[in-house]
Amino acid sequence: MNESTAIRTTRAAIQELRVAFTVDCVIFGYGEEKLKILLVECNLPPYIGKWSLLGDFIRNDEDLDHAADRVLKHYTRLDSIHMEQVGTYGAKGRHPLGRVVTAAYYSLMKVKNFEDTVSDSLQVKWFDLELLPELAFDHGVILASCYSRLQKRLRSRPIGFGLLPQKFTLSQLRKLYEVVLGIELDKRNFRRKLKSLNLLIKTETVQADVAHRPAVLYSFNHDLYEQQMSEGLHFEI
Amino acid sequence: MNESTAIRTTRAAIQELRVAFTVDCVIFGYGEEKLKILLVECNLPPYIGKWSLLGDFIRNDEDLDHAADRVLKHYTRLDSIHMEQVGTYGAKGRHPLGRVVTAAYYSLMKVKNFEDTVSDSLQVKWFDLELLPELAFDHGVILASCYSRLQKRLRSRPIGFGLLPQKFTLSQLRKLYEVVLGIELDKRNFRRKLKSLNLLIKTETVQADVAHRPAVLYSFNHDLYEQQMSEGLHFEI
DNA sequence: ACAAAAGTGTTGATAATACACCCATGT
DNA sequence: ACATGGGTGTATTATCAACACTTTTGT
Repeated sequence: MNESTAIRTTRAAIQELRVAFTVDCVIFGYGEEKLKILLVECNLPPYIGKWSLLGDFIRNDEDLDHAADRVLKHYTRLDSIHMEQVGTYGAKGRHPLGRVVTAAYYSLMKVKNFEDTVSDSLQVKWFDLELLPELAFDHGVILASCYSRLQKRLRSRPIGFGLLPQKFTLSQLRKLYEVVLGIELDKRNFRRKLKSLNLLIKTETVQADVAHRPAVLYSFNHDLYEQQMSEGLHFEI
Repeated sequence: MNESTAIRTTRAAIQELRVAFTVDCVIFGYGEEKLKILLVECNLPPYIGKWSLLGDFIRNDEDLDHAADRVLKHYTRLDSIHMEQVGTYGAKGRHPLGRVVTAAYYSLMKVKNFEDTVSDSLQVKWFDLELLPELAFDHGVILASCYSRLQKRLRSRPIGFGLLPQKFTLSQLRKLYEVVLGIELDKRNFRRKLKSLNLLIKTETVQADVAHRPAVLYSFNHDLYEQQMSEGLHFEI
């Protein structure tokens, strides 16, 4: 195949072999010591009344990551939340109206960053991960792989610290890990591990108005973390 | 938005917001104690003379995984080689002839499974990973992330054993890990680790015609591995 | 005898686990 | 005083890293 043939056939393929392409966002939220997911009501047969991930078709001029950001912003008005691509799904029968390939993204935020109760007419709602409704399309599968990715990332990246108040207790942090990982963690061992990372700054303040011994508040040392990453150091919790 | 509006707008989007979609396959090969990559010569300006990953547009009726299998088969005649999806790339300027999104897959095989020297007119060729030519498109980036994935998988999945003869020595196995991971491994510690997994079967045979003490040959215990996986057991090397 | 790779054990450091009691506060 | 969660230490075990010599074969 010579050069001009290649250009012709490629150009033809780009014209003809096209697929509809969407991004679907799995938005995890942490609040009230529970892990939640943001879903939107589906109004497409045969999934009417079911719930689905936040998604949209990508525009002609935007990168995939940008599309994911746009989708999240459209539904929540939230900006600059980091989204990570997890996988791309293109099974033949996955969409009722034709061939649609989707790239799945996930992110993690505080539930109270987005209050579904005060949102406009969009049918978006937080669901407890434990009490999920039936999902449309193959979104159950997508959710499962994003959840698995989230659990891996929580252990190796500092994505948990942003889900708590800026100053937090070690028990709050441990509870967060327990909820997201779905396991129990030994109190003493967890404290030792976290302290050994040296990424927590012990503040001078303590909890107030609690009916027990007040806990010391810690904050996360972003600067040190960035520095350690740039030196190629990683942690594992 | 009511139901029929949803159907109409979705149908319209599927018609209009389409992108050309390809799969690109990063085929790693192990042979002569080196890690290699299978590349094809690119004949599309401005990348003429550069080399690229094995790719093609997906057909209207095939799953993504199937497209990856088809591409590999087209270039090598090889079938039923496991391919894993790594990521999807859709930056705006990544293809000279327009918007093309690609899903990247990788797999790993013996170099001698596919002899590029006896292939037909296709310009496909094994390259040492150490001696790569300049790659077309964003294939350098794609290759890098697939390589990183390969290294992770090698440590947690038995993808290395299929690259050696059915019966192999522990030194051959260690060399393979050293080459793919790009690090040196302590001989004694490696032997201990591998033996502790209990996934190797010590055969009655030894190396022949070597000018040194002949090594015992081992084979991989697929059945036990499958059983352990089904019980949720994992290994790490 | 020599070269060349196979094979083998120990030690010390570090990390993971399991586990129980006292402490500070509000009511 | 009591209920509540905060905070601490130790012993055991498992894992990892570092390291050097003897063995078996072909030449």
